[in-house]
Amino acid sequence: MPRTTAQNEQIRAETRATIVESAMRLFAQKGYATTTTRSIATEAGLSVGLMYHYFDSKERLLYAVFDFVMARIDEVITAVLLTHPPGERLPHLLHAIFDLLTSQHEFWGLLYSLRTQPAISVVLGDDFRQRTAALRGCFMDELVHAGKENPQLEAYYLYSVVEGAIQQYLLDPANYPMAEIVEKMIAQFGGKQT
Amino acid sequence: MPRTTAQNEQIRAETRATIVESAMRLFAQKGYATTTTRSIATEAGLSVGLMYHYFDSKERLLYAVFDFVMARIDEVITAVLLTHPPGERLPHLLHAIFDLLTSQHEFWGLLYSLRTQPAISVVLGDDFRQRTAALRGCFMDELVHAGKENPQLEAYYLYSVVEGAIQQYLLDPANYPMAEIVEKMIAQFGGKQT
Amino acid sequence: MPRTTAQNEQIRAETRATIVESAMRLFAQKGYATTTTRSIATEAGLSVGLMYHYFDSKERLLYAVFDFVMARIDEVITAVLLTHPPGERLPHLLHAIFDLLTSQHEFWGLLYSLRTQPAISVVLGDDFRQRTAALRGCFMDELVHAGKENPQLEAYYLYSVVEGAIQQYLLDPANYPMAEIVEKMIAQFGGKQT
Amino acid sequence: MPRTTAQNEQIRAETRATIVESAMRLFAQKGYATTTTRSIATEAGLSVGLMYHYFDSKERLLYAVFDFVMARIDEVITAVLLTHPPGERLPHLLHAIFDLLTSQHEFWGLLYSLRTQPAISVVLGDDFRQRTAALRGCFMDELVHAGKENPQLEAYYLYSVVEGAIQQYLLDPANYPMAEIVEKMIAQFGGKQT
DNA sequence: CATGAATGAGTATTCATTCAT
DNA sequence: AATGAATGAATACTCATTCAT
Repeated sequence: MPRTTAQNEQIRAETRATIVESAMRLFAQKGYATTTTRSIATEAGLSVGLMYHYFDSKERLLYAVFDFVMARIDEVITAVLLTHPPGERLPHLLHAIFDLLTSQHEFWGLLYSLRTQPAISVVLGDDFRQRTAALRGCFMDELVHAGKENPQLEAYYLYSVVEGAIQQYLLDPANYPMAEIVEKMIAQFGGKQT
Repeated sequence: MPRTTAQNEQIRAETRATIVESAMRLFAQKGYATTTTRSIATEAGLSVGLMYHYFDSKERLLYAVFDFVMARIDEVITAVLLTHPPGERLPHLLHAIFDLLTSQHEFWGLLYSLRTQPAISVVLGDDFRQRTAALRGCFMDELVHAGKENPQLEAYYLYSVVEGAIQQYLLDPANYPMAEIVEKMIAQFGGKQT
Repeated sequence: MPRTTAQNEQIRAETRATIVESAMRLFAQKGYATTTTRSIATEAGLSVGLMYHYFDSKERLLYAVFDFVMARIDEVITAVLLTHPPGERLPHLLHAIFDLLTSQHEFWGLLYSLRTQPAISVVLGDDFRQRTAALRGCFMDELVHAGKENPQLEAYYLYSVVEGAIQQYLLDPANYPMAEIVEKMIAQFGGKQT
Repeated sequence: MPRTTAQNEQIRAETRATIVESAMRLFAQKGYATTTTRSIATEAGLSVGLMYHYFDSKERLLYAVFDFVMARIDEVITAVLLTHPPGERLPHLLHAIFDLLTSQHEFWGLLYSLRTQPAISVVLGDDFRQRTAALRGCFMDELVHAGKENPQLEAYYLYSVVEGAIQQYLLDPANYPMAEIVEKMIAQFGGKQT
């Protein structure tokens, strides 16, 4: 008996996910340029040919990986937005971000390695900028609620601390005092006043 | 008659410099992996063979580029340390760093692209960590002078802001409010008090 | 539908054989060092990439060629051992060897060019010595049967004549009196006495 | 004071000799194809440029090495011819050849590696054949004196034993019973009768 | 005579991608 | 949907040789 259309759809979706996850892992471990399509197929447990049925180039696969990672981050942030009212979100946002960071290194390392590769940032740069702006927007809303004087500038500043902390942590996870740094961020930006 | 040793030395030094600068420019523009050795030679205006006469592999050339960039940064920082007494250095250090950033984008972009490439960071990572620690040490000395309570943590924090600001600026130079951010850093960390 | 495993096996076996034979021909004609991988692929009528799909380096291919040639020689010798009882084998062994020589020059020329290349003999030398010893062993068994006084020394001597004759023949096939030399060998070593 | 013409001549001759000897050593150790001209110059203690003043190509240098080696062998053989009357030369010739072999491995190894390299034998083959014929001629004269029935065939045979012995010795110097083999040759061919 | 900087064609090898089955 | 054989352009690197000084 042939598979139903629905079954086929599901198989397709699962296979796509397997491929994307394998690619993500490898891109994060060895970088985009030095990861071969063959190794991705092997890691995903299927043939090169089949992989090309799902993604018709290495570049397309890169976009899929990027979307996958971004979706995960969005998810975490959205969860905070849904469960906490404006004005109380900042500490939760920060904790959510840094929990994701400490529990899933590769995730962020990948993001930064993509962003800083000129060849890649040419094509992904706009997307990065938009997503950065969106998250910074979340921060700003909170800073407005907190009654900061210049919330936009503060948001830029806060966002910089966050990014810098992520980078420093990735460079030296063993020594970076992440917990204290997060507390300090909250103390500086999460209070009700200037 | 052969050239004198001194003449050869000079030729060698000049050619080496030409190659390193060309490589730096290209690595910064297109990334290490996607830059071909041929393109470096062409950019430097010499033959592939000659390039290999000076650097016996693309990897060695990368290290030379890294050293070159680092030397430039050290230079700027050292200049500040020499011309300003402890306790007054922070504002000048920050200005020096961000002046270098705005005047020479590629410089820093290159450093970050190297640092975030897994294949490269494996071999350059220790060096990065040491240099990071050294600069953070400079910050801490100033924070001690400023009478901060927990200068080490503050130094980590400040260093994170700096790194984050650099990253954000590189992502979107046109919109990032660099000048104000720097002023804010100085206001937060450069004062004589907490 | 994909090919069956059996089909693939056959394709693989045939392609491998084609490559090995082309390589053998070229190595014999122009030497290992001066034969390019590209020329092997062209001679075999396939792409460079495919050749590397089957042999991951020129060196590996060399070993395969070596094994191929050796297998052919073993075959010829084994055939004699199977069809003739001890004590009567010497004349047949010698004829078999020199028939193979006159019918397939390149075969032996290749072996000698490999054996005398320092870079190659480093890695293939042991194999050569073992195979030499084995064949000399066959000779000795016959000399024992023939009642020779010092069969081991005689075997060394005979083996030397054989090798020297091969060499001389290869150097000047048109003039070397191979047939008479073989008869003389048989007269000297194949008789029932002395 | 400038050097006299004679002094210059001598310096030239010495430098040429140094280069040839270095080349010989390296060709013998690593093979012609895998020896670089640069390594020869370095081994000889002079610059690449200067080496090219003496030999205008790697191939010319090869010929010079070949001549050098051949001259050495000629020398040894001539010495025997001069000091021993026809009819008594065979034992001395054989001893001379095998003494040279055991005392100077590389010498002969080089010769065989050259002879068996197709690319090289194309150009050196005639010379090899002539020299082989000359030495075989010496053998034949002796065999005529010894009253052998078919001295030409015997000479071919003897020459084959000699060559085979050299090869076998080079393949496994530690185990080949050279001394006994030589004695056996002399016993077989050096006697006054058939 | 002497140096070593400079050249560039040539080499082994890799890898994204296609395609017959 | 599935396989892996097949392609060939591209890449890092080498090396005989030349040439300005």
